[in-house]
Amino acid sequence: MAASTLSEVARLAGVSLATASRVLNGSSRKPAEDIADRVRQAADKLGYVPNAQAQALAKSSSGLIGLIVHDIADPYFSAIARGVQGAAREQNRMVLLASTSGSPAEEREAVAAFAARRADSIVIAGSRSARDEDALANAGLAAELDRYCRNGGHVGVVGHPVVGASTTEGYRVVEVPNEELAADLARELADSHDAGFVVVAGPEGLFTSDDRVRGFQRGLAEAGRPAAEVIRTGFNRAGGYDAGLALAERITSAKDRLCIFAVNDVMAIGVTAALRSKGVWIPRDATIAGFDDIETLRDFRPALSTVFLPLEEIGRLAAGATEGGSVTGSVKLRRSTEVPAGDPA
Amino acid sequence: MAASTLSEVARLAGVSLATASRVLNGSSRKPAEDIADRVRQAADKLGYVPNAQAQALAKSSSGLIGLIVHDIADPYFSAIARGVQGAAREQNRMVLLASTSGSPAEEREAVAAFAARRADSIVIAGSRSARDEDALANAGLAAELDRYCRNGGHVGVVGHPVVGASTTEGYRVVEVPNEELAADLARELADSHDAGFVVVAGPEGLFTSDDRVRGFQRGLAEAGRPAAEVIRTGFNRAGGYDAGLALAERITSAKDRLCIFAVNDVMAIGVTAALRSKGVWIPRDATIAGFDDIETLRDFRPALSTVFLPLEEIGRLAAGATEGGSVTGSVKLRRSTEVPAGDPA
DNA sequence: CTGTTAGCGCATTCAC
DNA sequence: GTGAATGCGCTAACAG
Repeated sequence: MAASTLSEVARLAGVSLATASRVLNGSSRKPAEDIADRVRQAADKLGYVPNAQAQALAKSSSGLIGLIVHDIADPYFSAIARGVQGAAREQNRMVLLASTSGSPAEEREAVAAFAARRADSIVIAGSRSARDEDALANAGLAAELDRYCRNGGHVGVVGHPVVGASTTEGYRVVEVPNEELAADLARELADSHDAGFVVVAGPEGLFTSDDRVRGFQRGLAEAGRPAAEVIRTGFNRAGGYDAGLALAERITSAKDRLCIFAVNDVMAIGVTAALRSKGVWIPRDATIAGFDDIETLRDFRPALSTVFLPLEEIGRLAAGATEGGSVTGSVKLRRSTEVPAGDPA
Repeated sequence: MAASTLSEVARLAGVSLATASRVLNGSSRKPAEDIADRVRQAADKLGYVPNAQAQALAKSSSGLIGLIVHDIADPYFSAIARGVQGAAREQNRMVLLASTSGSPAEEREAVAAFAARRADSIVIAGSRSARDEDALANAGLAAELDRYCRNGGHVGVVGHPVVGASTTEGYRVVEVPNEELAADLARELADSHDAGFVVVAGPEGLFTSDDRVRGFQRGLAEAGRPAAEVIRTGFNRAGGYDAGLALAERITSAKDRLCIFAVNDVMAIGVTAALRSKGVWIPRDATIAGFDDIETLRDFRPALSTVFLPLEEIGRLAAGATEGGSVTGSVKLRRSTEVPAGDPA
């Protein structure tokens, strides 16, 4: 990566390095217009591209913002990524991407890598987990983040404070009211459903999943309904599919009418696909709701009831677009939870 | 972003800077084990994180790979991004992300920014355009890329060579057989359809779109069919929706049976949604096929006929995961193009 | 095997 | 207003 340097430009323009620097990169001191032109022309002629690394080193600020997601191809994360990217652009920064599959150990590595690159801030989009097996890695992650903050870094977390963080200094948490919204959803569903409820959740310990489950149960309780059974599975489409297969059997054999709450849209789609493969139709034989209101999934039929979350905005906030810290969502009841008329729902 | 430096570590460990460098960052020369331990302990105690900027400056290789997409939230791009990210991880690099909305001017800026950061390579995922209005910006983009390559950079392009590149040095093009695959699709559809064909395409000049249109027409011709009418619209869901509204009218009034080819899946979904809103059902009243085989859309019903493209692999290749340069796809006929039995298709 | 030295490309005090 | 000098944090030739 050899390119022409500032001193080459300076020499060609017949000025000093300092002067060239002043005209090419904004400085408070303003060189004369004629000399400035000479420098600009020289730069142009040499195809000068300032070395951001060197600049960063000299003024110790990299203009980088690190983003950590579980999987960039997951529409939930890519929507957040869009928001982060937008905020970065406004701040004249670039975003550094890391996908970690949700493993705290890999997240820790990513944080270290971002810190090494002296990222101005780091956004952690993925849900953290409190599983025992992750305890050690989580501690490592927290330590790495704390150190990063202590060195002046800013971190934006979506959803939950980082487990084990020893300080709040430098942290910005974008609170997502998962629990409240899930409770809202439960209450609204309770209004129209006499059926039993089942929750298809992610692995225990995943905060996002746990919050939504807790909220849903609370909502049911507030509506005077018994708690829903909870099925634990993978926090993705495949997990939903597996759960769907299990549920299909129950629905067809026991002819129970069930209202299913999958803790995210992608899982809900998986459940639906599995049910359909077994001849169980939504909303004829069972109803289902998801969470997130993923844009790409809105044309799905039957239209999926869900909870809208302003994902892009969440990304913007986590990236520090504005100081505000919390967002809100709203229940979207659609076709997938419409109990057929005249049915003993 | 103040953090402890190598020299602080060296001092605390009572060794020289060079020695500290050798033990902490891989070097061919190996210091003694006891001294190495001292250094590592000192580093650990100080929470030393190497400054990647400084390292990059010193050995002029940044370990960065730049990725340019139109919109990271578009599943097509996020799938490619996953591949790039994977390749980057294997190469021990990090990916820098830029979204440009497809504007060549913004792409040029992104390339400049990547060049400034001395990215080891740049991947351009978005389709380039040959519209007259973009000519100037395209020239600028080509110039920027050429310069980048001349300075030793590598660029990976998916689909098409960059318009106006003056050299092939440093370029790696991942050829996507859009035209051939679209022709395959057309031939297969011609087998089962007596109906007329309509193509819902992106704006003229967009290479990806144009190739698919051309291929489709060629396939029809080879099957002895008249050329399809082409509707130009936005290369996204909204564009598809608009086209769908127009088509709905024609389908319901003229009761023509139509087989629609939308040049990508997202557009196909838009078309389908519009048709549905007007009471036109797929595949009962019309049939439709897309392109890309987007993963998130596979559970869509009626299942969308499309052309599978190994997007993640494309990303890997463009990022230089391996030297191979071309990929292949395959036609996936599914429910959306199944002509109802006994119907005069 | 270890320490010294000289840059990498640039921003920024200082003198002039 | 402009130029010379210093340092950002680190790697890589060199000496020792």
